[in-house]
Amino acid sequence: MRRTKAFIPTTKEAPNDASLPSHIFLARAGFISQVAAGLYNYMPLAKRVIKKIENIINEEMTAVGAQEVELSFVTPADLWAESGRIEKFGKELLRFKDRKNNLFVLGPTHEEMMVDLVRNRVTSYKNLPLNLYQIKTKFRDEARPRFGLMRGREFIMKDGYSFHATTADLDREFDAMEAAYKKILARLGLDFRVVEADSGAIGGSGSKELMVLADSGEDTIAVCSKCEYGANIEAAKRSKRKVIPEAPEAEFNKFLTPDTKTIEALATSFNVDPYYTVKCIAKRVVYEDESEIVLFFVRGCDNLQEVKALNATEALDIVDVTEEELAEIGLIPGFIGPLDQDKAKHVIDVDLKDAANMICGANEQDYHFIGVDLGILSDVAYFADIAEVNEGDICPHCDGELSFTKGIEVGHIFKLGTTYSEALKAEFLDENGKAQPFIMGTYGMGVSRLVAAVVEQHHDENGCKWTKATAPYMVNIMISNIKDEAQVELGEKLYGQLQESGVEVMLDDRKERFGFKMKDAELIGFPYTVIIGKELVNGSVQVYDRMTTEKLLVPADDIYTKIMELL
RNA sequence: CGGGGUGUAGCUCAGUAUGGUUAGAGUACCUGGUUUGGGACCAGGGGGCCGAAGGUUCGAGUCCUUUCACCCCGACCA
Repeated sequence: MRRTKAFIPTTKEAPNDASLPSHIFLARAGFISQVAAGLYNYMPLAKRVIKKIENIINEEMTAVGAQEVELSFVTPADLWAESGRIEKFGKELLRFKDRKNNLFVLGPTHEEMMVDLVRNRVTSYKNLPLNLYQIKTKFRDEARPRFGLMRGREFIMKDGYSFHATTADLDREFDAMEAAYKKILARLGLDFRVVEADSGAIGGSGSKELMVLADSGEDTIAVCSKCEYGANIEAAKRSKRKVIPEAPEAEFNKFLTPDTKTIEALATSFNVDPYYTVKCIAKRVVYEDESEIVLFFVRGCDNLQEVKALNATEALDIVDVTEEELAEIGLIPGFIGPLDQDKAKHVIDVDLKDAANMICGANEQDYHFIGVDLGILSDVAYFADIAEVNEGDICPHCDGELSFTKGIEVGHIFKLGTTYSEALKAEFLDENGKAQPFIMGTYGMGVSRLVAAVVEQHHDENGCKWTKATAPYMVNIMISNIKDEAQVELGEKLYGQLQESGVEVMLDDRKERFGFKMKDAELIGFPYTVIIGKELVNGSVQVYDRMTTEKLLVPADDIYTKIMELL
């Protein structure tokens, strides 16, 4: 492609609404343009990157036996009613009616559609397993789209669905998909981590997220310093502490503790480690038809992890409660303790089971209990893992320490089980001629988000640094002075040679100055830029490596060979 | 969905407190010339329903009302 003919509108300044590097550079370098909140046009460069990612996904999916399909983007609302997700998704579903007044939904994900496609067509265990996928635009009317391609309302996703006769077979496929996804991300040149995730409201028995490591990631993940363990903080587990602070010695007693409403104040006034205090977080948990106040207890040194809390209560939502609401049931914030089980529902963190020498609220204004042995609750109370892991906590699988890092969720694989096949009555006949719901898995990968993730992980202050697998063009030939015939001649020759060799090459033949074209090359982020300029009089050209930002001096006669080597 | 902010040229923004010739700059774009190793310079030029609708006024980018859009923080997010 000749730069003079290419539609690549680069700009010196970023749109004022962009904050993330990927957003700024993709906009400035002429990859994307915003249409409305969370809606973007892909210009030629972006389209090329997307195709490359899609090709790699297609190759790896084919390699593991998945088959590509393409389902209608417009989906009948009836299907969403059948699965019950028309309520669950709520306003995220963009709904509209056709001329016959039928209600439709723009597909945000396609479990229902895929199950509908397969049910009554695959009816025997002999035809299982089956793995179907598509790469397609999705639409979710998100409350707050942001960060450019990272969280758009319209986005491109690879979504795959597998159908099995047994859970063992699902487990096998799940592992195969994890391996395939890892291969895809490795081929794209990304530094990533597979982490355990919350399987949450969707249900199912397991889920993993593929996280591209980048400071700007929206997710916090806990990773082990020694082993492969990694988990989204929403699902991260830990071992019992190995180093335990010295326990305070005290008989069970009630103590006057005026104005001691925080863990910090409590720990200070008794001179104990917060480890020996009990923190109460009162929340209102919301169910489908009702809601109630639930008291969550964790150690003073821990915090409540709301997603875990949600799972422990099997609630739809958790919201804050006011002091007035607590007062109505006789609870005083700052002095709430777990010993009265009758005032409200309790959920106590597993780390508090059998905890001794504890200090906790006495459920009485200005009083705390000391020397509490929570062992007395071990048979009557409800314990669950509800605490958020802290940096420095012990890995659940080895003796390494957990540390936090930020990740961009680019893939999510799920063992769905029979949630959708039961809801949509999608069944097959097993060996005994008995009808069974399909056991399903679902595997998503955010293609447009990957475009952003590559830039988030690979950029500098001057622009994008595409990996070899994702670059829109591998080589940019920059003719420094278009009026210099020797430079033009060599540029044209190399351009022709590379094109013949099938290299994706851009020829910057614009009548611009060196600095302008160089800045542009860095902004767009071609892996290699051949600079044909002032060194040519000495018989040399330079190769600028975008990833390392080093310039390599190469004899002009060897440049074609050198480039072919580098690729 | 709560809280905050911003809408003026393709882009980045002045101008709005205190209404008053023909609405500005930089950049980008077009023409000509000079320049040619890090987003050059000179000269000329095209480009605006000042987000939209209503109102106040002799007069509105500026004041009032309504509304729409976009951004940020939070809640939410297979």
